[in-house]
Amino acid sequence: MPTSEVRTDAAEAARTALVDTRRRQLLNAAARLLGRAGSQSVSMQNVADEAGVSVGLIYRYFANKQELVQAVIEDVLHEFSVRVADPVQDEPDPVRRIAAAFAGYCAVVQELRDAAVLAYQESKTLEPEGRDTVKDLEVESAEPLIAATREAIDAGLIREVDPRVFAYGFLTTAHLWALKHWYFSRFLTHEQYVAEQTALALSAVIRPEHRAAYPDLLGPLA
Amino acid sequence: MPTSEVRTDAAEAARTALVDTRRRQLLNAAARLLGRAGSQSVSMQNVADEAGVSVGLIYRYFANKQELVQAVIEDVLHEFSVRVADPVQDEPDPVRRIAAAFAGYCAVVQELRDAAVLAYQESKTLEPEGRDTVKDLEVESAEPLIAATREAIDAGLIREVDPRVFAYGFLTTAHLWALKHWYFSRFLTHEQYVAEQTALALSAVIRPEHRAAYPDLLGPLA
Amino acid sequence: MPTSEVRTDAAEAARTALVDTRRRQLLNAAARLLGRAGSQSVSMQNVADEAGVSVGLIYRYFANKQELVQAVIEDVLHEFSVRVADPVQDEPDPVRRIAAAFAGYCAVVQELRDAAVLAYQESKTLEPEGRDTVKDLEVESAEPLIAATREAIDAGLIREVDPRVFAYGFLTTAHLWALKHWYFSRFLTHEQYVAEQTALALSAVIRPEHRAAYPDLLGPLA
Amino acid sequence: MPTSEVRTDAAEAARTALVDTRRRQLLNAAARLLGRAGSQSVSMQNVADEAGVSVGLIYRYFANKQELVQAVIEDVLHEFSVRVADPVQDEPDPVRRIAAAFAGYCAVVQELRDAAVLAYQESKTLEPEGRDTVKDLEVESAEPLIAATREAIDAGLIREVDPRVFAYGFLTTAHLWALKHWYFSRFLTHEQYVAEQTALALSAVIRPEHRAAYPDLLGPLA
DNA sequence: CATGAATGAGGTTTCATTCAT
DNA sequence: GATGAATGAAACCTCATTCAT
Repeated sequence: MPTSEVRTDAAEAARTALVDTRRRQLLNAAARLLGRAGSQSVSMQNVADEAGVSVGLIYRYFANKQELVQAVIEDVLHEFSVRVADPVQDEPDPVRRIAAAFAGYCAVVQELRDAAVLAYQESKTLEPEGRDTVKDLEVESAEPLIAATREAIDAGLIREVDPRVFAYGFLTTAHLWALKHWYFSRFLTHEQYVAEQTALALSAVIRPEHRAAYPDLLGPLA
Repeated sequence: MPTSEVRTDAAEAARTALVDTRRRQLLNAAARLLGRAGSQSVSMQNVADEAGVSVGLIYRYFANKQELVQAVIEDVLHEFSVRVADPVQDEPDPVRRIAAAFAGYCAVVQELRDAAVLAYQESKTLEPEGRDTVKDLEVESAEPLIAATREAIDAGLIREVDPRVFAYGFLTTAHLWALKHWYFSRFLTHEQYVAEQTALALSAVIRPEHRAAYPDLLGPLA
Repeated sequence: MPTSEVRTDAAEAARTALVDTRRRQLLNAAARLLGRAGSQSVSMQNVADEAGVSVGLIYRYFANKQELVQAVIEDVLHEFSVRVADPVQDEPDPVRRIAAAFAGYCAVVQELRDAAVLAYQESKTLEPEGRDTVKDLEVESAEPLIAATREAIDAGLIREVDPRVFAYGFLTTAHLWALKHWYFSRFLTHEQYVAEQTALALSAVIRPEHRAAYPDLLGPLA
Repeated sequence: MPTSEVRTDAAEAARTALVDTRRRQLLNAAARLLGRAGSQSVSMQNVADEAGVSVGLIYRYFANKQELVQAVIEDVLHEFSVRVADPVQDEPDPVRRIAAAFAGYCAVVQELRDAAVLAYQESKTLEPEGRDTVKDLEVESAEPLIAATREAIDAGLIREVDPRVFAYGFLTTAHLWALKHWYFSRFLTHEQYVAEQTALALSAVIRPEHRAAYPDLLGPLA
């Protein structure tokens, strides 16, 4: 009787889908709270309310609060990894790849706004084990930018800087918008901010003989 | 009877001194805890134990926990202001003033390590009012660097960047060490890190015709 | 149409059989859990898992947890009643009937070990009504031993003790093994324990002139 | 200035006294609850209410619920040890020492009624470590009775039984009153119960030639 | 001024019970 | 009949805050 089997499979699939939906619903609710008022405000009751479910239900999807917070952070970092790696694929010029990676990072920061930064700061509160996972994910998300930088150096397009120092410092300026947009937004839009930081960072490293090739990226610093 | 007055004055002075001593003792204890075990560990009982006093006593010097945390943060930010403004005084060259301000900032970050990061993360948990004070202090602590940048632009030493974007971004790389020293310390000492970031930031803005004047600051990027 | 009736009867019978099977399956699962990990471990979820069914299903067979626990206890006590009454049937000598009843009781204790102890401890948690049922079952399970004692007295084989005090005290020593086997098993097997307690209890009551008839029961006390 | 020292000492003493008072107050409240409605009813809130203090205060005296329950049990067992050892001191005749120890045990059971039994049954719920401590205390409390039994054997007053089996079984009949007084009190007072059990137990072991020496203990079985 | 015992609201977690499928 | 996702009351525990001494 295939009907029975099919029905079972369908039920199985439905269950899996539900589990995913619920997890996402809860992660989003938690991220929203983190962004809105900081980690202090993330009580299980608040998460439940924000997600529109009961407290008890959270524990069917996350063993405890620790695990929920950890999952939120990993979720955000995963988003970074994907969104940075993606636009980098199609770009043949390593320098433009650097700019594209940074732009991708900035876009996620802008989109997830406070949640991104806070989830990321929250890592201090995790258990050592979870902290290590987060660190790995973080290093991983910086990889595309580091790789592009390395290739740009090898191609003789930019000076011989430490790719890791350059890339990490650059990425931090992406976070900076989220952290201090109360300040920058007084006199800059996010687009202007991204352009200025891109110009600054690239201006620091592009060799004089190649500056002319990137007037769009260097802007007034060209 | 002047004696009485004198005695009163002396008593008054003694009281003021005691208040200051106590406040400092408590702020230091709290900062020590933050640095040692993260913001989670800052309970009033823990602060009292660390300071060697009773819980009740804290409430004679701070109205509540909120105010104590606020004071710790302001204390750290004040330290930044002082330590950045100080070395800048004696330096006539605006470019070197930029480097000196950054170095001052980095020194405080290194010295207060976790307290700096945490004070700065914790700001989300403050009341709106206190948050504004913190923002003001933060802007204030960046002032010397912004001013030096503006003067370097005016003197035609560096390109026409937005001084606030440049300065803030630069200062963020100082914090970056505290946030990610688990990563950078794998391959850099703090001194090397400061030198690399200084070289990167200045290299971005110094006009080609003045690069030769700062081989010590630009290092391999000169 | 008798077919219909027959079919209905058959269905009825099948339903009844299923109900019994399910109840037994659940009672056994609960008893197994009690024995394995103590009363703390008996949650409805655990019972369901142990029985290989869903939580919801339990509620089709027991109105609530209370009733399930009550049923487990009654089940164990019923086992006692049966197993004590059984060996007593065939034994013509009242003194040997006493020994046989005790041995039966001890055998159940040994077999159900923790379940026996726990069922009996748990009675405090029952509703007054349920507690009364349990008490009745308990008194009932002691009946054969009390009766045998009374007959032994009437036959002049043992002294004039209160049969209820003697019988109950004797039965308690059966439980004692379950409660304290961590102690007794250091120096006795269960068989030796049963023999020693039998000898002690009978030695207390058998009249001097009949002691010689029971060397096997009195052992070294003969 | 001795005054200061004295005052400090006095304060110290007062604090110690308070700690003891509080612990006792809480232990008594918990024991009362245990006795009244079983371990299920012992919630920290209930204990606090019963003791007339707040929940939080309990945690200044006991690290967690586990520790409180453990302390209650140890407290009761300690009471047993003391009360059994005490009357045994003055009695020169080993047989009478046995009776005295049993009477002491019965008196504690009667006094602490349900709490005694339940605290003692509750040991199943403890952590392995705590359970071992309880076992040690339990064995210890049986020691005086075991010792007296051993001496009675050596003096040729009673038969050669295993003192541990005899003593433990005998003590269990003391508990039996608490466990089943709903049954026994239908036809016996506690005094009669103690007398009957004493007579039964001693009758089992006293050698025929010495029975005449203890008409008061053997009663109708003499 | 200084102490620390005491409070109780609030946070995390568990689990008996219900009900849509 | 059977399932298990969902609920929410209640348990344990923490900690900012107060107040008698």
